[in-house]
Amino acid sequence: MPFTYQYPRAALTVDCVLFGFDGGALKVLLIRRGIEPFQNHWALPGGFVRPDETLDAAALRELQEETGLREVYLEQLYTFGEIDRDPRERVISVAYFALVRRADHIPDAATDAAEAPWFEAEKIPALAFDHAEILQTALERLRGKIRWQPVGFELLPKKFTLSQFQALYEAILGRELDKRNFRKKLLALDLLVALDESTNAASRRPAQLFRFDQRKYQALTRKGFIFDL
Amino acid sequence: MPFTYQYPRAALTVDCVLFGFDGGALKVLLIRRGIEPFQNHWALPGGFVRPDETLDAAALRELQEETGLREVYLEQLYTFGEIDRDPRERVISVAYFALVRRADHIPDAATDAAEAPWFEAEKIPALAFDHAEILQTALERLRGKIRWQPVGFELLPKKFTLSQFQALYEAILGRELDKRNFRKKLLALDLLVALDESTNAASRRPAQLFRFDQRKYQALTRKGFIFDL
DNA sequence: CTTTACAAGTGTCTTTTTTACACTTATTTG
DNA sequence: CAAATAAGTGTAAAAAAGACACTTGTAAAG
Repeated sequence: MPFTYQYPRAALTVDCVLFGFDGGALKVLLIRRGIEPFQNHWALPGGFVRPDETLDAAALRELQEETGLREVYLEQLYTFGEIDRDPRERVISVAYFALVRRADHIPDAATDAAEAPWFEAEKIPALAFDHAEILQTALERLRGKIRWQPVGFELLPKKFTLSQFQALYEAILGRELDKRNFRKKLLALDLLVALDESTNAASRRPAQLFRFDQRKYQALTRKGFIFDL
Repeated sequence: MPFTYQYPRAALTVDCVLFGFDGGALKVLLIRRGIEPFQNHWALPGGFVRPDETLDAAALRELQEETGLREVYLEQLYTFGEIDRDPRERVISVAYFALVRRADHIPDAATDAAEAPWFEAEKIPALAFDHAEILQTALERLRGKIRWQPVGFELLPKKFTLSQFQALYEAILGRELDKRNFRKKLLALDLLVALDESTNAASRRPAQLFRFDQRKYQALTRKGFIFDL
């Protein structure tokens, strides 16, 4: 035990709130804890930050280790530092907010889906530590954020229909939106590119596919443009 | 040295970006560092988190110790965890964002103003560590925040004129606003109370004083109201 | 081949919000 | 009492938001 200090030091962890969307409801990925404390309880994926990695890198690594996911949108959420949030000792947790395109993701055989299942954001079981509070903070961030930043696209397939996009907004905001007004406003932003493809219909009219023009958005952002839906 | 761990542990600090407004420009309080590293450099007030205090409490304590200020608006900003941000060893800093009513504050004799002066937010000297980046983050937060939350009032005297309020917004947003439109929109929120007092004029027409109706705002907030200026 | 079921797609009018814009008023000082 | 200074005030035009219902294209069923 070679590392000694004059004063006690808190341990440092990252925890990730990973959101996904399956076409109908907003989902959150939880893992079942294998060890004490809170063994067998549901919890957010996360773990200790290593001495030689940044916080962002730790969050990314934990997500990969525990869920097999890469290519996620990741941003720092908030740091939770209540004194007794971990029964063992003082642990500071830097929480992260993550979004993933579930449709594009092929589940990793190495990751047991039973140990890392998706829960509806509205139907979350009891969670370990203060993870319920962290999740609540993340939900509020997501609801606020989709209105001012184009993060919704991180939850949809790269090619999507306007109806899918509207369903996503309705699921996150928790209220219905007018189809015509929503489309009008969205298309007026001029940030979607209509593709040459349509969905191959299942007993109904095929829908036009679009992609989000990330390059154009970034160019506009540099000129002070603010996305607003 | 009684505290030993199996792995090295990062030290944990808080740093505060404290904003004030003097009627003309947005200001930031800096301190001159008394010890190495960066001795004599300008830096944000801050220091180590004690084992038995929360992050919020640490930020509040540091502000009081280094600036003599109480009654500040305080919220967590972001956590900075780059590996080499402190040359001594790994230090994680939880940055805070603070607002104070400079006009209401009588400088504390115990705090030497020469060691904790206010700098214009647009004219900041070179700073220790990654404090320039922290300050930049805080400025962006403030600019975004005043539009959706009534935090501007935390920078003005409890009794203020509409012109003072407009000058504050112009200083923070960095652009001029139309007087009539600004007043119309602000008063339409119906969150200001006109007082029975006016400013005692200095060779000009006296101005009506107002206060912000915090109770009313909180009641509206619970019903889903969102402040928007 | 025709009908049915189903989601996709589309336009106008009304209301609300935002923006542009200039003179009068109250007070102190010289 | 004139000058200087910031406070205070309204209207009209433009833009954005909101309400609202029918037609279209496809696959499946009959």
